[in-house]
Amino acid sequence: MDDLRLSLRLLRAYMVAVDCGSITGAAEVLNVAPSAVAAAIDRVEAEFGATLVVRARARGITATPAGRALAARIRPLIEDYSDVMQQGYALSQGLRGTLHIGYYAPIAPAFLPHILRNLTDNTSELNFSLQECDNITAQSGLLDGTLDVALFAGDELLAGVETRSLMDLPPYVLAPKGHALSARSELSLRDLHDTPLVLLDLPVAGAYVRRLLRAAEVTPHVVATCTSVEMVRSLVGAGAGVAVLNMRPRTQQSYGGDILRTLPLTDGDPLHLVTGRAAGTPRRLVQVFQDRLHDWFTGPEARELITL
Amino acid sequence: MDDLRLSLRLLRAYMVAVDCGSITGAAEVLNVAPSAVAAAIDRVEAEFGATLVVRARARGITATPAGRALAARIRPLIEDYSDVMQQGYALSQGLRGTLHIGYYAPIAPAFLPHILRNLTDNTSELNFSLQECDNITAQSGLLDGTLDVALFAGDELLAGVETRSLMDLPPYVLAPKGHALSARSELSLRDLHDTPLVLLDLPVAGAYVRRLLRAAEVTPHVVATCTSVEMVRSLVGAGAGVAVLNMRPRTQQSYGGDILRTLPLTDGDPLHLVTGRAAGTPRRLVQVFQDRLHDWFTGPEARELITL
DNA sequence: CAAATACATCTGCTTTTCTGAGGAAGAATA
DNA sequence: TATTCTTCCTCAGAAAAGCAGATGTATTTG
Repeated sequence: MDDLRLSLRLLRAYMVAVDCGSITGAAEVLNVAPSAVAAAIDRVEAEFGATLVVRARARGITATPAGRALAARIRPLIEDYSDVMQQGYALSQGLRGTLHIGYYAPIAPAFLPHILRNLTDNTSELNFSLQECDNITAQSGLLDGTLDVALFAGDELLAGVETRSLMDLPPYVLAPKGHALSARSELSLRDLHDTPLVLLDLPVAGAYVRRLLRAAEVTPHVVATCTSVEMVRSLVGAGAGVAVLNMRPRTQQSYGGDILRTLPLTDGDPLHLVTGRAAGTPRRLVQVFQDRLHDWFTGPEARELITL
Repeated sequence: MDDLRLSLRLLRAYMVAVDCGSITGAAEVLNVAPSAVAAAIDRVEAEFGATLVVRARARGITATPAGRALAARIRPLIEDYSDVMQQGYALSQGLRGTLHIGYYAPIAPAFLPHILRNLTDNTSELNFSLQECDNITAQSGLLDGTLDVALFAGDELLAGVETRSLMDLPPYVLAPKGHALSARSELSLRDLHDTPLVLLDLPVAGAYVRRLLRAAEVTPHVVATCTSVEMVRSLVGAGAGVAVLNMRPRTQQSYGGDILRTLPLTDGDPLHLVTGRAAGTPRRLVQVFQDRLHDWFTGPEARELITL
C-alpha cells in the first residue's frame, strides 16, 4: 500500500492555482495565505520532478502543457471526492440510499408495504431490502451491520440492541369457520385442552405458545409443527386443528381457500412487538422509518392486526 | 470553496478497515498503529454523524449497510487518485503525454517528422502539437507554458529561456535553374548588388538578411516580401528574383514546379539555430526529444539542410 | 479459568500545513 | 526616470493533523 504522498489539499491548491493563473488569487479562493499555495505548488512539482508552472514575478503563473494536463485530471478527482462527501452527509440527513429491514413478524406483508410507500412518496432515490428472519438473526443482523432496523418480538434481547415497543400482541385462537370453539362467547386457554393444535415452531413463537399453555396448565396436543404462518393457517383451514397466534393478516382466507376465524382469548400474556436497531446514532432514514412505523402502529389500522 | 473536511488518508483508512473487517488488520495493511485507524473511523463517523461500523470487542468490526456503501464509493476515489499520481510521475519519467513543439524554422517539415517518428517508436501514448511561430512567440510560448520546447534562431533571446545550439546556418542564395548567378564558381553577397531580391520578411529572418546585406554594403533591390518560405521559393522559381535563405528543404522543386538552385555564399554570418525551453527541470519527454533533435543535427542528414 | 484477540482511550511526539512578516522582481504610471 | 503596485519568494514560528505506544477492557477460545 503506497503512501498518499500528496494530500488532496495540496493537489487542490495546485489545481486552483493553475486555474486562477495566480497564487494570490488561488489563496483568496481557498482562504489560505499565498505562501501556503506556493508551498503546495512546490511540493507537487518536487514530487513529480518536473516544472509544471512557469512563475512570472508580477504576472502570476502559467501552467506548462503537462501542468495543465495534470490539473485537468485533478478536477474530476476533487469532484468525485465531493460526491462521496455529499453521500456521507446524506447518510445522516437525507432520505436516500438503501434501508435494510429485517422482520420477525410473519404477517409483515400486511402492513410494511403501506409504511414503505409513505416513506418513498417524496424522494425517489430510496431502496429497501426486506429480510425475513427469526428473532435471533434479526438482532445479530443489527449488531453485525447487515440490518439497519428490525421488527421482532421483544423477548430475549441481545446487548447492544436498542428497542422501542411497537405494540402488545395478545394471543388469539385461529380456527376454521364453523369450528366448535367459535360458538363460545368467551374463550380461555384452558378451553384448548385436548384440542388438536397446529404449532408455529419458530424460535420465539414456539416457545411463547408452549409457555402460554404451560402457564394455563394445558397440555398441548400438537398435531403439526410448522415454520411458516401460512402453513399453519392452511392446516387450520383444512381442519387439522386450531392454532394460537398473535397477529393476523387482513384476509380470512387461507392459501387453501378455507375461511378462518380468529377467536379472542381472555387470558394469556401478550407478545411484545418491538423495533430495534444497533446502539448509536442511526442515519436519518432509519429514524424516519422507525418513526413512521410507530406512528402507523398507534393508528386504527394497526388494530386490525390483533384480535381482542 | 468548502474545506476538505476529511483527508484522503482518513477515508482510505476507513475503507481499508471496512474491507478488512478489522481495525488491527487494516493497521497492518496501512503500516500504522491500530489507534490511528480507530481514530480515522471515529473521525469519519463524527463527520457524517452516523454509525457506519459496528464494533465488537474481540471480533473486529462490521460495516453497516450505509458504511459499506460509503466504503464502496471511496474505493474508486482512491483509484482515481492513484491514476492521477501515476500520470504525475510519468511526466518526468515516462515518454507519454503531449509534447508541444513550437518552431521558427519554416523548413521544419523537412526534418521534424523523422525525429518524431523515432521518438514514438517504442511507446504509443505519445502525441505532438506542432506550432509554427516566429521567434518571439516561440520564446514567449516557452515562458507562458504553452510550449514545451521550441526551435528558433538564437538571436534576441528572452530571459528565462534556456537554449542549446543546434546548428550554424550559413546563408545561401536561392536562384532559379539557369540563372546568371549560377554560372559563377564563387558567390559573394556583393554579387547580389542590383539583383532583384525576394525577401522572407519574418521577424528574425527579414532583419537578418537586411543586416547581412548592409554589412556587405549591398543595397537590396527587393521586388517582393513574403511571410512564407514556399512563397519565396515559388517566386524565385518563377524568375521574380533571387533570395537569401539559410535552410533548404530536400527538394529542388517549388510548388510552382520550377527547379531551384542553392548557391553557396563565401561570406555572411550564419544564423544560429537553437532549441530552447523554459528554465527549470523539464519532463523527461522534453529532454529526450531535445536530445534526439541534437543527435540528428550532428548526423549527416542535417548537412543536407544547409548549403556550403 | 487463563490466554489470546481485538477494540477503546489517553498522552506525548512527529510531520504536515499554515500564517505573517519582510523582501525582491517585473509592470504600470506619473 | 522614479514611484507605485502587483505578485511571487523565503523563512521562522505556530497550529493542526496524524501517529505511536502504553494501558485498559470486553469477548472468544482452549
